[in-house]
Amino acid sequence: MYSAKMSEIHSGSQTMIAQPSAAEAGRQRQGKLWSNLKEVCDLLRIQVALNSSIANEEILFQHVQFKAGQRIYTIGQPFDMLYIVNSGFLKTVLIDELGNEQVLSFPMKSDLLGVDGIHTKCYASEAVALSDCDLILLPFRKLAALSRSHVELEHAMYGVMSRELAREQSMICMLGTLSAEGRVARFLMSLSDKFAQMGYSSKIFNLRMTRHEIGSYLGLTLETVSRTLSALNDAALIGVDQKTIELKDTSTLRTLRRLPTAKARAKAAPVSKPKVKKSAPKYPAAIAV
Amino acid sequence: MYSAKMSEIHSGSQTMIAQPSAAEAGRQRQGKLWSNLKEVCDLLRIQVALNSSIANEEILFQHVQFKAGQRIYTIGQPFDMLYIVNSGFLKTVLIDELGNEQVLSFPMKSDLLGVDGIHTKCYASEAVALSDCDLILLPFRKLAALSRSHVELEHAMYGVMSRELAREQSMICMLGTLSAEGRVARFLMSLSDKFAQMGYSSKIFNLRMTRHEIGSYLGLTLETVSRTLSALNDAALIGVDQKTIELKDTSTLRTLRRLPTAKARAKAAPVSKPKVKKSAPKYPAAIAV
DNA sequence: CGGTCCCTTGAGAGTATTCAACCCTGGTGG
DNA sequence: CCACCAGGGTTGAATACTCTCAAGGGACCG
Repeated sequence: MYSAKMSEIHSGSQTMIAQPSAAEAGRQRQGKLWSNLKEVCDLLRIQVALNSSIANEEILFQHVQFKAGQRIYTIGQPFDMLYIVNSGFLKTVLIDELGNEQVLSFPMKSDLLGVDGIHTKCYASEAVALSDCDLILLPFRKLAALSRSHVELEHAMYGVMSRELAREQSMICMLGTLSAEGRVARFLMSLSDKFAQMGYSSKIFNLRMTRHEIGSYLGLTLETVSRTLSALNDAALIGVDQKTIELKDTSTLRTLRRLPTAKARAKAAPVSKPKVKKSAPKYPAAIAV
Repeated sequence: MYSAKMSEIHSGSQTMIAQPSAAEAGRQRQGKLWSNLKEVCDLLRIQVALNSSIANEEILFQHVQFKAGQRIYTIGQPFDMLYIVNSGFLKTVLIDELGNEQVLSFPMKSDLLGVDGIHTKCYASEAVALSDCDLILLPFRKLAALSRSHVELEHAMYGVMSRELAREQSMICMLGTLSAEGRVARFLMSLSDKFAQMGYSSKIFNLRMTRHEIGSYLGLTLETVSRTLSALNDAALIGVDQKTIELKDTSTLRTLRRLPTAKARAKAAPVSKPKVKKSAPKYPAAIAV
């Protein structure tokens, strides 16, 4: 576990300044960076018109760095800050009554953290860095105030929260209806999409989280995740080597419901080499839709 | 199915008026009612200070009635409206690639509908009335505009969305970690809490949805739901008679993880009457925490 | 009063979990 | 430099759970 490393929790302090000249001088000073509102909007993929008042907004937002294993915030901690991921990989977890954790998401670049704290004024989940991270601090009250003078920002705030809501809905749908294979396949495809969006390879990438964390996220045990990855590997849909994943048949993965059982495979290919073939047949290699 | 009844979809038209005198006269006219902003806030359980500008806001929101089986909105339909449930029972569902529906929630009095449509400008789910309903129409753009002049309202909007987000998180946690018995028990308790909040009995109530819908909501089949209700009944934790549920041991239900198997029960009580006893023993009647 | 839903219950099959053994890798300290 | 250890990962066997398929009962409605 991260117990030894997880002691440091970020505490507020000064996070925003209104004097751009002083701030500009402070860029990069002692490892800190500052972003203006336009940069924040770009990161959140909010369309900002060229002549928008947002482009001229001078307020700056502070960056903060976290090392792998550090907690960004904790359940029950007073809420006052949202975070945008500028770089790095994290997880958010819910701790239920008896200590066991449920992973809720794996935020990465351009994701927003902390939204669940707004209504109770305390964070409802916990965020932990899986790798070294660079986050931008968004003091919520200031942001809400800004959104009053920048209508686009107001709409963007609602949009980002609504998007997160829709994401959780599809998560619920997945947990409610899909088998282990379907869940793992979709998980890999969602990672692939995210990496593509960030400009990385969508075909080969590294998992930043453990099998245990994936299992928690998908409602499976770590053994089942491991077995399922092996099965997808045997079906030639992916290549697996520890944390490295290569996607070989994304169209099948995207709609996979379940793999045929060993019995069904044996029946469909009665006498053939027991090893996987170069080009996997569409049927009965996988059952989609 | 509701296919015969589900043809009518509400279409926008006029929903808000700014002349209270005319509106007042229109109350109850042709079955329609109007609510002012204060009433809407009360319904959403938003604290409004007595001297707040909200109390004096004259804008009125229209009510609309739906009959059991009617759809309020559909997936993909252009979004422009949020709805608050004033009375009645509904379900929201997601239809996945191949037609099978996943129930996402069972909204009832004071719940907000349609939030998932904000970011794509189209509804991401579908809402269906399970009983006759009275809903209040909240045109989103007008509401957002209002929230610029009433800071409390702005905060409430964020709060309501954040609350919904937290609800979905705990839903994900439940689907990811709990057994069928745990899921059904929590489902019943959440209904109980909701009924208590609405001023109805929290001990005895009617299920407004079918076993199939409950199963879809909880990620179970209808047979499993039925069997689980029977098992909770046999364990004397609840009483079941078709749609009528009586909660008999809420403290156990609230933290239930799983019921002992028939085998374990037989071992713990080797020779005793096979029927349930009046006061169920705490152990081995249920395993909590 | 026949049909359609909805609900219950049983039997059997299929999936995921549990428990356990073992391997691999990276880091640490002798 | 190497031995050792802990955490992460893989795999097997047995078990437990949930689903599927099937049959039958009851309520509501035209």
